Amino acid sequence: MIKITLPDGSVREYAAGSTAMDIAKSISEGLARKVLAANVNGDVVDASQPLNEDAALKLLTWDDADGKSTFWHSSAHLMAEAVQAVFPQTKFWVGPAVDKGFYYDMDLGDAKLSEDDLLILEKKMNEFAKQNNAYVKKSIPKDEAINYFSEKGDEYKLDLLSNLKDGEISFYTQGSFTDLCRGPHIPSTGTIKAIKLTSVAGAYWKGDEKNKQLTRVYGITFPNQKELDEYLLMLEEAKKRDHRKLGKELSIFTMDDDVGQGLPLWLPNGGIIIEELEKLAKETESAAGYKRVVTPHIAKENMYLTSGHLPYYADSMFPPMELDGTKYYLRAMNCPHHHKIYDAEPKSYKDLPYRIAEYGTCYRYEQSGELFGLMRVRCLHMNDAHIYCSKDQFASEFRAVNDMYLKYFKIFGVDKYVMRLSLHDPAKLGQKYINEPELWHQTESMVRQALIDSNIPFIEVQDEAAFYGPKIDVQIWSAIGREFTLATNQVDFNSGNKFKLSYTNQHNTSEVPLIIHRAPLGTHERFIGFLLEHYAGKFPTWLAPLQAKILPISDKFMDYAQTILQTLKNAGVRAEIDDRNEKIGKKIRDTELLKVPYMLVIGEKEMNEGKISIRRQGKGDLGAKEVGEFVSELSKEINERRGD
RNA sequence: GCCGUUGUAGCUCAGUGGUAGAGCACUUCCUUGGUAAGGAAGAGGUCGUGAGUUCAAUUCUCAUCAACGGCUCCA
Repeated sequence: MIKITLPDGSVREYAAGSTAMDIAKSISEGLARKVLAANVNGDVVDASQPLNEDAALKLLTWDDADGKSTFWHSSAHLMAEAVQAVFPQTKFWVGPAVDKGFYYDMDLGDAKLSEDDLLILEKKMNEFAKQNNAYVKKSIPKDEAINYFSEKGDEYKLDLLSNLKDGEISFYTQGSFTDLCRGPHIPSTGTIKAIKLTSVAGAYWKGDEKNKQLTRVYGITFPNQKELDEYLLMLEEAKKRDHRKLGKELSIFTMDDDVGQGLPLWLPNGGIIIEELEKLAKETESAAGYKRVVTPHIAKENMYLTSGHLPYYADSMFPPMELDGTKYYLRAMNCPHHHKIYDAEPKSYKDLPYRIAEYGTCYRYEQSGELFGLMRVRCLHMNDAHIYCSKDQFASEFRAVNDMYLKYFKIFGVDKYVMRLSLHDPAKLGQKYINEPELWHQTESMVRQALIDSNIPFIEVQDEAAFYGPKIDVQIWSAIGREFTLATNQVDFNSGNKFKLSYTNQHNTSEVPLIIHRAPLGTHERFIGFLLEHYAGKFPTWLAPLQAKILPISDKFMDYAQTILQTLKNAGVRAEIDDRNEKIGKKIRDTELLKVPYMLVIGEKEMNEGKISIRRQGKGDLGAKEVGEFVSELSKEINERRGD
């Protein structure tokens, strides 16, 4: 007998060789029907795998993340079975579960897959799912597996096999499809009740753009139709919050073919948001001891050779303009210009920390396929600043920067974020990273310690650093689940030397400052794109392009509307009158759809009493108020940058 | 840059081998209406761009540009 410990802590005895499925059945038939896989001592395994020793067991169902991913991985096999049936010559690479669903990468030979084929494949999958075929595992010696795939002429699976050791190779078969697979899988195909193949895409073999491109089909499956319907509805809802759609509806920005790809034009409404953000940044940075500078958008080639950007990043920069034998580049970053400002006048330790800030305009030649709305563009405005400090000052400066991030997150109600400490990869020293192993080690420890000291939760990732030093990337998720690096905080132990920057210390000797690059509000482009999705277009009043709209019941009240407008304008409120010849219901509807925070309805009653009727966007009628009282409350809400 | 999809009025979208439609928006008129769409009339398009096939192309073919879904990339 073996002892099985269940998640509630209870211990039950079973015959050696019992499977997780046996144990589920002993608890209840209903549970057994829901079991997709099992977690045994922390490993996810087939529910049909015999247990021969005492173990901690968790039965995995659709409600568990591991249960879902097993379900989706098995669905990928089901899809492969369908592809094999329709395109028999197909060679398969890998088919993992992803965050929402699964994909399979395949080489279809000369065949092309269109979106119409997805419907055919879905139909086949449904057919095979109904057969309720079991996923059967078979372990195989390595040479036998090699023979099998050599005969099939399947170079992809042979490549996978080359990285596997004898004894860890298994095949899974369901219906007529057999695949090299580590597993685990769900018991049988019958639990896959609702299937949607979402898209067909190209994907480089092994993720390397030098390799052949395989065909990738994405899909998602559910154990019932209702959840699929809900998922599809959720996708529809997400589309409504897409910053590209909202940006158009709310007249925030536009793109124009004659201007160029990835070059957004900010419309007046976008201009207002930009001004408000810059006002916030300037106030915050001024209070934190930053000084503002202004620098040109171009510079000579030589500066980027000094900085080291050119050899590393020439591909991401616009090609140079050549004048009188000198090459000028549009800048892709502001750092070198700022270093030159530091260097313009001699510095003493008394001048440090030297903090200079600028909303710097940069141009990056992102590949056309990488462009994405406001999130990836070719012209960007960065909330940039550089801090030049001594080693002793580093920790407190770095912490102050992180505190600034947190302050901003509070204002914008960002509660889901991860600070990602991005480290170098020692294997790529001299190629992707400056070859200074000792300095990497030192600065990485300094940054890690600064994070620990300020109690900020963070994760560490290898091979994500900037070429000149480690960095902290702030990952955030928009309301519709998109993840991006919003902001960055980087240490630079390299540029100081490259630009021969120095200061005179207390002992009258020269030292090279450390440099912190930081951009808490990222770029206007990405940040406003994020805010559009975050607020679903319903900006807090302080950021809203139009803060209040005066809606007269009829044009008999236009004079009164004008006096209200003047009062609001005098108080610095962005307000307009809806003077169209429309009924109040229509005016309200249109203003609601434009997501204007306040609608001020005025008619005979209001005019006689010197009041306004207030309607808050999304919240309906709030009743009437004295004009003065409303304006002072509104001003307060705006000045405090209140969230809601 | 690569694979796939798409491109018709300001917006959302129908449609056709015989040079085009709807709703909303816009303009004018009627209406002066109390918290999410009052009525009428009008104006607006080289059917992304270029070439080919055809008596005839917005429609078919090719090229090109752009957008979208991915891959790669993201200082």
